[in-house]
Amino acid sequence: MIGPMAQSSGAELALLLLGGFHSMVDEVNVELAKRGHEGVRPVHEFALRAVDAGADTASELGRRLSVTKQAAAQTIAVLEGFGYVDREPDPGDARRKRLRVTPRGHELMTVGGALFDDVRSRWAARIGDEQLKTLETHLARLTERRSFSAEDLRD
Amino acid sequence: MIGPMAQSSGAELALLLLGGFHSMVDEVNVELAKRGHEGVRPVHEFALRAVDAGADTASELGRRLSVTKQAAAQTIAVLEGFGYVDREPDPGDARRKRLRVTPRGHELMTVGGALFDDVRSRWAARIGDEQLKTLETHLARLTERRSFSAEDLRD
DNA sequence: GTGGATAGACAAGTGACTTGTCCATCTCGG
DNA sequence: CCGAGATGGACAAGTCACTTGTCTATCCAC
Repeated sequence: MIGPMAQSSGAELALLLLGGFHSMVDEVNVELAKRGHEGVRPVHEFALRAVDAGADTASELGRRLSVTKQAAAQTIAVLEGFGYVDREPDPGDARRKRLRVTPRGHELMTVGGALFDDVRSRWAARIGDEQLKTLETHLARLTERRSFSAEDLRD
Repeated sequence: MIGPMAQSSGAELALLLLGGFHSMVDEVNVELAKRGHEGVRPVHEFALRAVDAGADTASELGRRLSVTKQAAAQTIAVLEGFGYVDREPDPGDARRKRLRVTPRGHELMTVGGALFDDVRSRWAARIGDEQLKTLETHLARLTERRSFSAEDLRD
C-alpha cells in the first residue's frame, strides 16, 4: 500500500519512519497489557519518564512535553488513577503539588524500557547491530535541531 | 531531552523514528501553508493519495486507512470543504457517491510530494544517498509485516 | 422476491488536547 | 514590609479526530 499510495519517495520515507515507530509501540503495548499494565499508552510511559527525570509538577511536565499545564494535569490524573504517580503538597511552596513516581510506576518504566530494548534487539538481529547503530546515528543527526518532546504521541 | 528522558536505547529509537517523521511533516506543512494550502494536515494529503489511488468511496477509504467509514466520511468532508475532492453519484450504484480528486487536489499532491522529496534530498545530502537508501531498505524490512496505513497520522 | 451484505447519513460519546478564567501563593523591587 | 507581577493549580467550555450504535436505501445471490 505504501508504494502506490505515496507516489513520492519522500512521502514513503515519512511513512516508513511513522510505521517504524508504530511497529515498536504496538509490540510493546501488547506485551505491557499481558504483564498487567493494560490501558497504558506510550504517552503515559514517556510522561512518567519525564516525571522521574525531574518534571515533578504539572506546569513543569507541560513544559517538557510542550503541552499546556492543563493537558499535563490531565495526563497526571490518568497516571495517578493507574497508580503510577502520587502527589503530595510541597513543604516549601504551598502552590505546588509534588509528583513522585510510585514503585508500580517504576516497574512500568523498567518493564516498558526492557520491552522497547527487546524490540530493538530483535531489529538488530535482523539487520545487524552495526547497521542499526548507523541508522540511529543518522536519525539523531537528522532530527538534532528539533527540540523534540513527546508531543503528538497520541497513539 | 531524549537521552535523560528515555533511559532506554529502545525507547530512544522509538522517539528518533517519531521525531524523524515529525521533522519531515513539519517542514512540509510550513511550505504548504506558504503555497496556499493552509490548514492541510498530513492525514489529508495521505487520504487524498489513497482516493487518487482508487479508494473512491468513504467506505473504501476507511478500509484503506484502517478507520471507520464515519471517520473517513469526516475526512472527506474536510477535503471537500478545501476543494481537494468532489463527490458525484455513481451511475452504476445508487448507494455510492464516487470521489474524485479535483485539479486543486492534484496540485496539492504534486506540491506536497515534491516538498517531501525536497526534505528527503536534503537528508540525502547530509548523510549520503547510499546511506539514506540503506536506512530506507532496513526500515522497510523492519515494518514489512505491518499492513501499514495512514492511521494515527493525526498531527 | 426475499435475506443478507453494503454505502452512507445521523446521533451521541470519548480522549486528548486547547483557550480562557479564576484564585492562592510566591518573589522581588522600592 | 508591601504591593505588582509571575507562577501553580483548578474549573469550565470548546475543538478535533476519532469511536459505537442505529437507521435507511440499495444491491446481489439464491
